[in-house]
Amino acid sequence: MTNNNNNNIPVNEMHWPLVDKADKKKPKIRDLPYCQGNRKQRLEQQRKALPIASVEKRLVEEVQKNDTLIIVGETGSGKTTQLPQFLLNGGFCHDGKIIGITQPRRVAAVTVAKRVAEECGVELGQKVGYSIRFEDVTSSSTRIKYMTDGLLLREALLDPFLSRYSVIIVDEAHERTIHTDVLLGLLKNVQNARSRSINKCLNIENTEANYGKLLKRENDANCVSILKRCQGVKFPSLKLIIMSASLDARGFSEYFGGARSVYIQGRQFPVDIFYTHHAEPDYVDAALITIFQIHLEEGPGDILVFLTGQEEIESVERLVQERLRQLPEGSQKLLTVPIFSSLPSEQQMKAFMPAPAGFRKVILATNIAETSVTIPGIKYVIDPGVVKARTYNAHTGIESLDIVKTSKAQALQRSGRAGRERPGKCFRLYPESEFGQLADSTEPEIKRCNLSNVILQLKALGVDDIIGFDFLEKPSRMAIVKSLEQLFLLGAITDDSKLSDPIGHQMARLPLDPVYSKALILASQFNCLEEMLIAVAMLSVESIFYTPREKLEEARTAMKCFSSPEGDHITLINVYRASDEFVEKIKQGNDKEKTEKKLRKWCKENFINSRSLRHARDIHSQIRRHAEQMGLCVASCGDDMLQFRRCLAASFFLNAALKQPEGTYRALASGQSVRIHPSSVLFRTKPECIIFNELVQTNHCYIRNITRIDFLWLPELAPQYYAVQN
DNA sequence: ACGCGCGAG
Repeated sequence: MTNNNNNNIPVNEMHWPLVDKADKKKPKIRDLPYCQGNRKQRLEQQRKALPIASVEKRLVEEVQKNDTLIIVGETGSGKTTQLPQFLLNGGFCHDGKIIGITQPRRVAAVTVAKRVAEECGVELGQKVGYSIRFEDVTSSSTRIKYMTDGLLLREALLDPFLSRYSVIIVDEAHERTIHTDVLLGLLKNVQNARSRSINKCLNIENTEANYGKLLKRENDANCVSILKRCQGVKFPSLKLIIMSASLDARGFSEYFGGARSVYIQGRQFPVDIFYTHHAEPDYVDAALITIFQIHLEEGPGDILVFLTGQEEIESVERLVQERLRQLPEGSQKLLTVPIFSSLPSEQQMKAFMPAPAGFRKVILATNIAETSVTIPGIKYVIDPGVVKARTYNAHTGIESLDIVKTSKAQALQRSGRAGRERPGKCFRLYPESEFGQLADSTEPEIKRCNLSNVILQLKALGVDDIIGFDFLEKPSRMAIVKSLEQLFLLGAITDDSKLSDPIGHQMARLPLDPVYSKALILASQFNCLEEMLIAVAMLSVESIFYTPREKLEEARTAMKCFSSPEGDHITLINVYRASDEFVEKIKQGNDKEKTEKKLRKWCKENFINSRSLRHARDIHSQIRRHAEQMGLCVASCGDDMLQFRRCLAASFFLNAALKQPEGTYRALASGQSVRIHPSSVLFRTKPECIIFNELVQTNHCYIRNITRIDFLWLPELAPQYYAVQN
């Protein structure tokens, strides 16, 4: 292995650095403030020691001078917790305005808000609060509000000028999630509109009256383009701050018309990077060798290995244990801990527990450990340089998960996981020359997925020309056209590409994939909305059934109790109803917490993923509320499941498939040959005609979540699509 | 006879 410390991707010139990079000293653990006294004093000491603390005044001045500011802040700079407090103290919340900070993940919004509330010495939900789906911990006195980026997008549907906010900070913008990208485009529009409104309208006294008018329009579902109608209304300008951890701020700066960018140093310990001499033909084997090399030759400290998926993690776990048995007894103190998102939470927790005395912990993780969770105690990172990534083919409409090479930025993020608490080492299982050939950053999500949902939301915000919309990076024309076509076939947009009334507006209001929103609207006409609300909630979460490898047969038997000969949709409804009956039965005599605990036990006995079921139950109550507010008729079809299946056919007609003589299926819309996924209850029965909800490409093209229908229902219930073809 | 990286509303 060769050692090379030069692990930085090229640094672009900033307009000026707030703290000169050359002055940057890497602090050691003993440099951290010695903490004494009560918790409040400790917090204050920690705050003052953050790199950002010394530039508070200059940062506030920058925000005053510039409407848009790009802040490049390295890990550990304290930007996420401190900047909002600086701005609050700097007077940015006068007349009740709010500072909003968006995060790509719910857990980050919650934990950061808790921390800041504590630092401010206030109760969470008062001056400092957070808002995420299903949980709004804010009040009329909230001035600093942390939230998910997706939630702010939803908020914009109700308040298109985001009039309650004086400042919006988009954090972790370098991650380029689809929500961040859409939000940036929207914020750019809102900022322009708000500063235009100032120039147009000098009559400041009118503000409150106009705001009242706007609020009245919130409930007006027929309002086609609030943004357009409200032009001329006076709003104070909107300050926009884009925070990114990637060193290249140029893209953001150019997008916002040459916005000023500043740099804040971080606090990260140095990480030595090692590369292999030659390309490794088998990265799993190379990872195994490296694990043992570290274990036998390096000092204490835990190891984090990045792998691509559950199956790979489980096989590496077995291989480590196998090789461990061949070592002399004194060297066997190595503990393997897997972590990936579908692992039940109590097992995920094991990755955070310290290893028993004398043991070294080796964590086998997917890229959940890259950003979503931070595991303490990591000193060594093993990075094979690959990741499982979603790709979307706009021509076929097929999504697949492929193992691809990481980007440079991703490799840097992974190695950084070794330097959180002290200097660390990162072993990249490829030669240094290969690093140079990696893409600088990962392709933004907006270029890798189906855009129907995003387009529906933009249309609801009054953006009619999607192809002409000013995206930070434009998705392909084909991807846009494909999604427009899908929205048209669902009746969400008219043939001149405007949001349809009322269907399109109703669909945009529901926090669901457009096909599922359409299914709810149709279900109210078919008198089976009760059933469809459950089906759609269950389809919106992944992996309801949990099948551990060692208890495969038991899990199969458990699933049979719920299965319906008609297909997976009714099976999912059966699971939901069984859980509901169980909750109703135990609710008396148990408090909420105890009920939850007993439900989790029930899930375990029935091989159901309790986190997924909990999520589905939350979604169900939310969309039920929406449906009622929209005036949809929430009725049940009772035992008449024929009615429900007809409604499925009417909703998911674009995903119909017919059996072929060989036993495979032909998807009617694309003509593609597909197979029923073995996890479907219809895997053996193979009915003549089916509808499905998911098409996944692995070794074959598999369809999942399937229900049997009658072929003749298609021209009857979806004549707009099938009458012409047949 | 399969196996799904991570997120969000």
